[in-house]
Amino acid sequence: MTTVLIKDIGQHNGKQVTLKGWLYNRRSSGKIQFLIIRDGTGFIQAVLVQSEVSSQDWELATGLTQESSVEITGMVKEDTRSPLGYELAVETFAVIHSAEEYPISLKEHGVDFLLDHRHLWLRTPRQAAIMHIRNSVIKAMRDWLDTEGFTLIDAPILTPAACEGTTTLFETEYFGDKAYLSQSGQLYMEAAAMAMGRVYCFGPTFRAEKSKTRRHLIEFWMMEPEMAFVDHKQNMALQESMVKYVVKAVLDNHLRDLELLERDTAKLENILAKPFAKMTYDQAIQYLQSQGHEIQWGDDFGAPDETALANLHDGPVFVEHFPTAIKAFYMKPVPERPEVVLAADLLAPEGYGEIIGSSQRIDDLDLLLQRIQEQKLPEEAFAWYLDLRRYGSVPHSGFGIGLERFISWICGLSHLREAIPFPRLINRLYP
RNA sequence: UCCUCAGUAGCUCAAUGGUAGAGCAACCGGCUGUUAACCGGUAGGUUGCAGGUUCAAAUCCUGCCUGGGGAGCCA
Repeated sequence: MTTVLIKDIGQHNGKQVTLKGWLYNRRSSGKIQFLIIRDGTGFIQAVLVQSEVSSQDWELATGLTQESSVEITGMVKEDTRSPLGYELAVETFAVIHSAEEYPISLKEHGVDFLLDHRHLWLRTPRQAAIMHIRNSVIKAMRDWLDTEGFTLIDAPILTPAACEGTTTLFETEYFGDKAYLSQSGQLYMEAAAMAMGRVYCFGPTFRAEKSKTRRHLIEFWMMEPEMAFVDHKQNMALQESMVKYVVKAVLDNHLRDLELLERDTAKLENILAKPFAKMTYDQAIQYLQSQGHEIQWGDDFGAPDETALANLHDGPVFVEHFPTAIKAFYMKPVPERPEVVLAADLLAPEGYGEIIGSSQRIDDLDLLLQRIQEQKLPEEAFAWYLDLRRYGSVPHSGFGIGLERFISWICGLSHLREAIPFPRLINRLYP
């Protein structure tokens, strides 16, 4: 007798196996009972026929509560009536723990209730599908980076000062000093790129903004590659390659999960076939003005602007050459046009917003110093960063990809909170 | 911080000034192929909180609290 996983059940057709899992649902029809069992790898229907099990087991099953943990032994049978293709004909079973009345029924629930019960919500098929895809997205990104010669360099989470001096940071006490939770590992990656050539970090980032939209989390995961001797154009090409690699990996391995999420996979297939669209900030402003948007050259895009630009295309679109004034201090100006920078945002289609922010970095010491002074950033805090321009400075570029926005787009989610196991939102630090 | 919508049974929702109800979950019973099974029954309420108007308030008014959606900011 072997304990097997539901995802591998097809390999055991016609054989006796043991499953360990939880009761997702129970239906009965007098002398036959159907137990839907989940084990974290899948869901299977176990069939109990009264005349074929002991009366003791039959009674146990009759009183089984939702989410009780069980160990079931039976015969694997192919069955076309099952969505999985297989069922388990139960022979014996044991209750490991009889669950108390379970709060999450199989009917609809509101967002507030589900978020309060996130620790239990994760057990549902939809959330399990998203978490499996999240795992594959991370794995695919790292696989791609490995084959492209990147080295993982972990950036610190406690930092002495603002990385970019823009967003609101979480402040904490650090042995009498102040420290801040990281909003980006980029500056550290620039140091690492000068050491290892191609590097990336992957970890949580924190923004204390009082954002209250479906596109924002207080704590989210960001992957930030940084490459020495790579310019703005090569940077964009690498981003496109990575995004396509990851989307293809999910399509190859998660069709059933995407189907469960009711994702239109044709829209994902479609982006693999052709190059991503590109437009300049100038063109974007011109287009938005022609559509009646209240926006001037020099303004940053609002959410409705981004959506309008994304809707111009059926795939992701790069918007490049943003005004220097609205972008971070370290971005390199376009040589013949210093009022714009060698930066690009990648906007996901279908209104999912910016999933990548990228730029070529300033490699000239004097210009970088000037920018730090212009933006009134604390020069001392950036002394080590300026050092990178003193000892063998080279052209270099990098990008940051927001994991949850990427996942939300791939899965077709309506809110980022479903893309992370335990979302931190404004007013929500539990569970 | 601003705009907007909402808060009624464990959950999802009805009840628009006149006796607080349904479905699901729970509990009891029925059914040998159910797919959020179905059928019958039982139990379950300080209508977010405080005040006001009224013969009468879940319902109208004021304030507060909590949450949803959006804006700004960003990935």
